[in-house]
Amino acid sequence: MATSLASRTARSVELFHALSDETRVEIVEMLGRGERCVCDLTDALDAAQSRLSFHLKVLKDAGIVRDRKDGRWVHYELDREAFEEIEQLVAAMKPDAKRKRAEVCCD
Amino acid sequence: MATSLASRTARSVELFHALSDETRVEIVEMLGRGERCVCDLTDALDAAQSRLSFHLKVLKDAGIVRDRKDGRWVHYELDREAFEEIEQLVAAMKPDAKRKRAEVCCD
DNA sequence: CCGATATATCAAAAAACTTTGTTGGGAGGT
DNA sequence: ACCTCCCAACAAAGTTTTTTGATATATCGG
Repeated sequence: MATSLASRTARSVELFHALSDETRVEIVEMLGRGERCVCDLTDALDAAQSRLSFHLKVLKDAGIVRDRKDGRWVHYELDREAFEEIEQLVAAMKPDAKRKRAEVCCD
Repeated sequence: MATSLASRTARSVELFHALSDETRVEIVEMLGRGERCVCDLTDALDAAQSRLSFHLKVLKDAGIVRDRKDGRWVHYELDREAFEEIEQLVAAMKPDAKRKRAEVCCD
């Protein structure tokens, strides 16, 4: 799994961006309690349907949620793998281990 | 530490937003290898100084980096605690444990 | 087939964010 | 004192993201 630095950076940006909005974090919070249809989310978050749809798409494109069509409804749920990916990316960013002691610069 | 859901959401948004930009993730990546002054970052990232200064401020306001003045230079470094905070927030978002089985909605 | 419901998509407007160029302050060197 | 370098702050311009309102598609029930 030799991911290039550049693509890891791009993926980090995509995932963090998906979670950088209040409405989207609220959606994630709600879905953390179980699968929900869009109608439940619009009710609970008191948001216009097209607005929810927009945010769900951002989350879906980032791979954070998955949808499942069921008759007239579409149910969304969190994708566990995405969170594991985020955990890895954060762990890799943590000042730590790989840290070769900084040569002090600018002297 | 009974953090309210709302403030946890706000904090998540702040942290994730700080990490939702390519330049900022690159800064974090560089600082992961050790403390750096702004001049090193502008060189390495080939970015205008005022641009770097802007992004460093976003990271600093979010608590992700810390600065230290040293003569003419200002050195930045990562703040380990912020990453631990992010880890906790991500862990809390993960579909899991607390998950009361979803009553299927919309039937 | 018709009307109602659930959701996606699109375009225009609004809001937020980022870049760029400039100015100003502090620190060092001469 | 003066000049230069490092950096923060700010305003204007440029870019991206988000909201809103409208329209389109599919399903369900009668």
